Amino acid sequence: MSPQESLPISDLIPDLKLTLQKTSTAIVEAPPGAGKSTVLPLELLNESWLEGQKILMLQPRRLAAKAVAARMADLLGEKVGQTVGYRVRFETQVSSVTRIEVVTEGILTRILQSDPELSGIGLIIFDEFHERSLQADLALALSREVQQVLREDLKLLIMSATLDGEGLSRLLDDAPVLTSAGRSYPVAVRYLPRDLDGPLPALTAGVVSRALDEESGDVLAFLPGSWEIQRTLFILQERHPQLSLHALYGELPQAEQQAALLPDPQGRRKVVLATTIAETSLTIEGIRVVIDSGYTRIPRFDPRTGLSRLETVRVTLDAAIQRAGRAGRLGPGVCYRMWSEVTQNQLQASRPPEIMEADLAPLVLDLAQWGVKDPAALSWLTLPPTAALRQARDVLENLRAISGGTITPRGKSLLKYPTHPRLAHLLMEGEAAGQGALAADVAALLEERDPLPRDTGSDLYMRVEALRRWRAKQGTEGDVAALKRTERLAQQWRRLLKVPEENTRPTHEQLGLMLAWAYPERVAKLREGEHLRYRLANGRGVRLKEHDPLQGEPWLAVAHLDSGTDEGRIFLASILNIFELKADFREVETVSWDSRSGTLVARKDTRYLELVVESTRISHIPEEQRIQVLCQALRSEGLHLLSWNETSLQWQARVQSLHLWRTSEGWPDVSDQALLDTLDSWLGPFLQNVRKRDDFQKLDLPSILTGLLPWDLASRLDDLAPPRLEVPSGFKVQLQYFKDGSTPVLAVKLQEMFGLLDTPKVNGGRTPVLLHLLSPARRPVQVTQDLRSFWQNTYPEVRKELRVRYPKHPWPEDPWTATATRGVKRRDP
DNA sequence: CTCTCCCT
Repeated sequence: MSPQESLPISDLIPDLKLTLQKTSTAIVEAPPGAGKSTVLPLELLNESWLEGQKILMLQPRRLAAKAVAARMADLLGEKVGQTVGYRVRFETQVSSVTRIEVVTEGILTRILQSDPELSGIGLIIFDEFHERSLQADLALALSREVQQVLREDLKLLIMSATLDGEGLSRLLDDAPVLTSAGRSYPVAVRYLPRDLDGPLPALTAGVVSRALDEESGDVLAFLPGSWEIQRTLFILQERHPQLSLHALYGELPQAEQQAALLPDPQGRRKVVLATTIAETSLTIEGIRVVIDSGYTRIPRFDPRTGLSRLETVRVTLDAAIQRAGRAGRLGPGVCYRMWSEVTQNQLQASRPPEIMEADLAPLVLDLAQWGVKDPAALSWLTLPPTAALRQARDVLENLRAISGGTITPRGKSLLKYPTHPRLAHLLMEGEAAGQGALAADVAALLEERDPLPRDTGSDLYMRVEALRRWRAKQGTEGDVAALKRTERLAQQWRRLLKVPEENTRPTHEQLGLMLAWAYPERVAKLREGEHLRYRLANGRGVRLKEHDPLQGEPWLAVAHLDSGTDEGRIFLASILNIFELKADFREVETVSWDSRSGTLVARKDTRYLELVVESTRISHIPEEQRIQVLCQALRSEGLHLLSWNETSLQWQARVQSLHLWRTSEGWPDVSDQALLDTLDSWLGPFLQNVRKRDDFQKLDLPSILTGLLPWDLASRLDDLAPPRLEVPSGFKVQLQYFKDGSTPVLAVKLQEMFGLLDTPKVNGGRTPVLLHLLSPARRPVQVTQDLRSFWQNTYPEVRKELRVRYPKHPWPEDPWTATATRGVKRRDP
């Protein structure tokens, strides 16, 4: 029996009918090709529990939604729009007798928002749920709440192709799982003995050649992106000129995509190099051999910047299975996996659900409309991550769509435009400004693929011009398929806004303003002295590619950019007249320290978010602010701006030592850090006349520091931590204190200490100083804290050596009774 | 080497 004649899903139908009669939520697990999408809805249509209500079936793709509806209608011998209809954005085929509506995922959210009771709907089927799209996750969360709160009779059926029905069931309060077999043919998998290393195109081309040699039939190879596809194509063209070779990826013009899907008209052997587009979205006729390079490109949304960037990563296990399955649609097939069995065992099971990695601004706006401030109030399969939620709220607050987490009237209006809130904002503002036709063109261009080749530069103006010239039949620049798609979308926006098409030339400034409506935080200002580098209104750095036509423009409104590690790159932008955004300007007076000139600068800035539009110098500076800024300058440049000398440094070390030694007496902490932390209070009052760096040096630091000590402590300072000590020679010798409280050092010539028995002490007699005993030439002879022991044990040895080297100096055998001296031997009288 | 793939 051929697979086309049997539908494995049929075996499961009686069971499913019974299950849905008893429970409100069920899971059907069936691999692709089981026939579930068309057979199940029709089978369930006349169940008594449905009470004549409608079935909604969700599909992740528009194309699939229409195709599934068409197949079902066909099975009933009807046209689409009778019993079976569909709804996708801007396109509806339903009538008053329609019982099954196939809808794309975003549509369900809209239906729920407009009628939370889902009147007249008895069952919602989530098809391809294993894809875990953001929209499907949201729709399920909302539907479950409806089921729990408003509609206990509402049934949910989740259909999934993957193996983890059990996990899904746990998350859905142990909903029953029904499993069906697929109808695909076996695919033999061949692994490499070990992982290869090197550029992917050359490796893939090698495996393609090998497969052509070993196997018969057409070949489909999966590569991460268009660059690798083009490189591989180039290599294979040289090597196999007789083959029918095709690339297949989303950006390719329609005709080339079609050629890749159909069998070669001349009957040649076909090799198709494709991206993930061939995993689920497009099916290629007659493939028997699949080659999986093992890599795929995915977007990573960075919540810090609100931007996403593409990364090339290893395929996940479920994608690898899906890819291999593409070889078994017509008969037994073969799949070459370009990795080893060791790597196979380390593959991740599946990609994280989209909700983990996506821009959540649309979701947050939908939740706000639903009346939910905190997403945790709903039950999710995967809770949306907090960093992305925060970023989404920022964006929506910027668009004034929410305020304090609650939806505003403006936010409610945005939801009337079926698109991302940013583009909705553009359309709404454009409409209000009487520029609806242009807003429609710009919104369409922003959403569709770029019609111009990538070396055109980043100016949006050229895209608008290309679209309008093509529409007015005045010329064709760029990809016609992309222009067609864009125009179709623009037309739908015009219909919604009720405006006629316009083909005149817009001004650059109009375009800039429109982009700023959609991306207010991506207004960019050229950096001083640069022609490619800009700063965004949110503070990030971005740059144009070399030779971009927009280079040197003082202001840009940026639409698309990537989040590079350091500087993002601008892909699409427009010239902007920043004064068009006057309503959002703020005036800010700033006093700052210019560390280059070492002066105080006061300015009045006109700002747009973080960017300075205009800046004028002002002369008057409020005293309090000036002192604050001076203190900040000291913090950033350091205490050395002040006129520290030996005396003040030693004062600091002495007081700090006492602070550390005598903790109970209230000696203040005068470490550098503590001084910096308390600048405003101890130094502030002395800064009246400071305007520039040199003025700091003129301050009388020693007397300012003295003010830090309360009177009673000040009077004890010289006693407890004397700056100098008198030694037996009669001289006063400087003591060296340390900020970390280590033992103060008395560096003194050995001979000046004759006659002294014990080590001198400071700190009220508690701390013997550390003696650095010096030779007559001031070379260190000994370091000790115990003078008595030195005289007894070490001095005799030292003496022997020193009397030879310094014979003119006295080296008495008995240092205790000798007279201390600084000079040479006194001549005997 | 910007450009995987979708969706209201």
